[in-house]
Amino acid sequence: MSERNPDRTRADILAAALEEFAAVGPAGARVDRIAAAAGVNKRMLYHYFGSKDGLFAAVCEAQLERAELAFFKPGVALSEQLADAVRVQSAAGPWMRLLVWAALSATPQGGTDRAEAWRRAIDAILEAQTAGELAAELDSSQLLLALVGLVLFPIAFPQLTVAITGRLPSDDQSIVERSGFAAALGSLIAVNDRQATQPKPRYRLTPIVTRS
Amino acid sequence: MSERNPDRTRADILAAALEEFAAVGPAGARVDRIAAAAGVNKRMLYHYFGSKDGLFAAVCEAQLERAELAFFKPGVALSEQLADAVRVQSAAGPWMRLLVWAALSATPQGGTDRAEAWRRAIDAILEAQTAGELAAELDSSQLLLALVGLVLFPIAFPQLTVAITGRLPSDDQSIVERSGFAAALGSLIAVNDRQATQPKPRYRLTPIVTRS
DNA sequence: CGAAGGTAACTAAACAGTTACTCACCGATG
DNA sequence: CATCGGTGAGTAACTGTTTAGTTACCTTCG
Repeated sequence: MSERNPDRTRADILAAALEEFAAVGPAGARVDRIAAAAGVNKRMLYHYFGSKDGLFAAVCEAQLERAELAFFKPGVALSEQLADAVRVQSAAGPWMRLLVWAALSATPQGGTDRAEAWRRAIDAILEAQTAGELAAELDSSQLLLALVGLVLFPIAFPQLTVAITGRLPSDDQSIVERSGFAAALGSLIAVNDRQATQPKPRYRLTPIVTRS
Repeated sequence: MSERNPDRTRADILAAALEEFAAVGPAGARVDRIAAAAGVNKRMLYHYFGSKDGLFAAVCEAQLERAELAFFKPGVALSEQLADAVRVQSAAGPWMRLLVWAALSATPQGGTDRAEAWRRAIDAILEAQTAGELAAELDSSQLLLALVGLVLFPIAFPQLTVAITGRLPSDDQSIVERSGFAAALGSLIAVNDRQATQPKPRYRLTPIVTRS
């Protein structure tokens, strides 16, 4: 019991804090509860992270580190990417809830450094659009926002997802359904999907000529 | 000052509580702060609502009451409905944040009674699909979930919206952009949009015949 | 006059953060 | 090569404040 292990202690605190923060948010989280769950003296928590807010920031940092969104690399079929994204994000555990708490708790920093990643994703979409692979009349940044929402919204709002679809987003069947739907929608948006991995019926966009 | 007015007092408390809860959530909210903002003695708050949780429930109830989502009535073009929904929800003030807090705070009741409204919306979509107005290969409940997400996601995650699009979702320009995008996407999903209200180029979905 | 509306001051618990201490490790010094 | 001392890891008990919820007491209307 009296073994010393700074790294282990730190990791234990972070793990317990992740659970606590994801479950009840920074305001609802109790420092004593985190310390107890980590099997660590509360003082250690302040030793390593300074304060409750510092701990929350550290947890967010650590989660953002390992949660590479990797949205929309060029050269891969959109429907495939979307289906993958649904699967990956659904399996990512409590980090999504953490992002929601962070978004609500209005920490102005942290979002800025990720802007570069989004910038790249938008560029990839623009590229695909000029190459004629994606519906060109859709605004590229709006499209990215919508696609991110498509993937994350059900995970962020499990209750709403249950109310509408009858299943929790963590449910295996729900993941199958959602990734399938995401792929189908991707096929609608992709004008000329590169790889026909989906056996679903696929469509092309043709202008409607209306008589005035 | 010493005028008596129970209804007024109740309303004042609810209004102040809405602000507070929307801003910092149920855990972060301070009863004293709500009472002070309402210009009311804290005791009155307990008189009318019993407890902090009771007050939160009452606020949510009241907001859900007046926030009729009215998603997807049959007979109106999808693109129009979506654009409207974006405008309405964006103008709806703090209620969306409240919904997010409520979703995170895992109050199992409250979601159940709204299930009927979602049921109707899904039926409307199904109807439109069998009538050949909406892409039939998309699962109806998944489609509803996605469309709700399309409207609400940017509002629920303002920071993310800023990072991707450069604008806050409450920004007038952002509302214009998002409603325009929603309409365009609606046109993609609607096989045969009824009313051509959008001056944007519009498209029909035609199957791609692939040579095997 | 009595029930509902309203007030001020109080309380018991919970909470973030601290104090004051011990213990183990490790490199430097005699 | 022992031992000394400093530093970082760890503990238990405490503190000052904040907070949800209460008590005991007025006031006004029907």
